[in-house]
Amino acid sequence: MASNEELFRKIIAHAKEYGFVFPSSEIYDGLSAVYDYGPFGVELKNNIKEYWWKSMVQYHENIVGLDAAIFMHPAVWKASGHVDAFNDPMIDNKDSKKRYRADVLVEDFILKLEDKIEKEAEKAAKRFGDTFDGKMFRETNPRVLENLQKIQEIKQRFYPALERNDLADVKLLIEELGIVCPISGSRNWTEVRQFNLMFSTQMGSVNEDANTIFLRPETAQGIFVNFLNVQKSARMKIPFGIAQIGKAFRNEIVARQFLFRMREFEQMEMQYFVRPGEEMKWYSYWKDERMKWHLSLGIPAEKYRFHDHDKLAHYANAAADIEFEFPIGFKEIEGIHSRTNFDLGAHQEYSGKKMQYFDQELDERYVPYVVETSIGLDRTFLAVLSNAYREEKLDDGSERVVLGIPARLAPIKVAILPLIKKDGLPEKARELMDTLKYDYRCFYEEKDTIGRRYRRMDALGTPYCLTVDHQTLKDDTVTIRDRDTMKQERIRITDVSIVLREKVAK
RNA sequence: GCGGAAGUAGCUCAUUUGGUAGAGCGGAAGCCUUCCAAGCUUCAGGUGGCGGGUUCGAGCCCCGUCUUCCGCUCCA
Repeated sequence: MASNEELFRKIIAHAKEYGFVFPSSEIYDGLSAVYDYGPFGVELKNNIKEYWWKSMVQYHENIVGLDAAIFMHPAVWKASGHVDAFNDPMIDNKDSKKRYRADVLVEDFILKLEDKIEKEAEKAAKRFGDTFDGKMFRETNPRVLENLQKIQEIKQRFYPALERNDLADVKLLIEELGIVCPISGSRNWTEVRQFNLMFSTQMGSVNEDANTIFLRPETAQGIFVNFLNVQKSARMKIPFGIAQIGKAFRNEIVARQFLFRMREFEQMEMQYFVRPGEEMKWYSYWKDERMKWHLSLGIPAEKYRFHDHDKLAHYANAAADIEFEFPIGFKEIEGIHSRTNFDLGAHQEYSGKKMQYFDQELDERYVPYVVETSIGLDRTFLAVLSNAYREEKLDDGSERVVLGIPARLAPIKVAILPLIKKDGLPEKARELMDTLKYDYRCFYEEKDTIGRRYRRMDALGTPYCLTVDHQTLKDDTVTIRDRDTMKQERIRITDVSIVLREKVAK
């Protein structure tokens, strides 16, 4: 385990050193759980996006794209359940796995105490009959006084604690009061957490007109609210899918896991709309499809596994994660969820618009069911990067650091290197560069010895290096060097483009 | 969130008990050039995380603060 953490640290350092990923706002000490993609990182990220988009949209006639705005009407998040589920101080009981609002637990406890006082008074009233003075009793009875004082103490502590968001004190109070879970009867509580999962901001330049709106915590809702627009304008027939790549934002409580858990992240999602009753068929279809996609990246199968959910979110009737073995262990990289008709149904209810589809074959109108595939772009980036990173000891005793990034995803596809910086080799190399740069992301480099330049390209994950030497001037051939095997072969300049196309597509 | 450790050049680190900062690697320019790091020359780059205190004098001592890392906690 220790060596894996070491590895993770090395990958993070390498990512920074070689221009893949920088901590956000680093010169101001950074911004926690936010990262920037550097010159080579953005290339890799774009390549992953492009590959996903092609796999989903271009290769499926019945899947179309969408790019919905990050800002959406606040009602969207009401309908989706995000507002209610994530805005209160919550606490979980570890035994019953039940989640409670912490403020409700305490207030219920206060009610119980008040109840006790009531009962005490009732009993006394019976005992004393007509001579009973309720007011006097409450002012003098020791047990009543004790409870009253307790209520007073709780209130004086509880409300200020809520006011200043002192969740630790709220938990302490719950523990000190000995509040138990009504289901498990245990006092085994988690920390109290404020579930303001969503970031908010103001829309409207004048303050008084300002409306609080949220930065979307998932891209899916942009698809759901456009369901009718897309279905009608693109004349889609069920089953069909809508795909989208975009940023989403979550106020994570604990981040600290590099790209794995960021406050601002990017999702690649596809919502597949199906007939009610057929959702399980499509759910298992997409589970298979998505796993195949991951394996097509050339990453070994043993790095992946499925994790089926037993506990389901409020909107799902089946859910599985595809997990990847990061250096920090197996973690979710993609989720495949059968979301039922929950979302479209909720939007239909809240908006009053019919979110329905008329199925001509069935001669029936219905709210479609949805199967979602949702993959974390940043997590995929991290998976590719951590799978690619390796340190090698070579036969001659030297070492090298290589990023074995699949060629089709590599930031730089090919480096063009004159063997030495004179005898007209740079000029010849430039010529070659000019013929290739429209089709491939190229990198030209003439400084330092050829060996050092190869190593630099290895560290960037550049799969191929073309070297222009003296023989090139004579017969128009160059050597092409393979990053992984370090082997070279000599090919004709006129064949370079074809050879590259074949290799890069692999 | 709690506890521990650390913050000196792009990176890795050094600076013996406080006396106004160095190395290797990397980078840039040039030389040489035999296709797989470590040949030669030159150069750039640090208000020692930030703020305050003690002292004639602080990177080194004290306090505060921020950030990072590790552990625990937590994790749609």
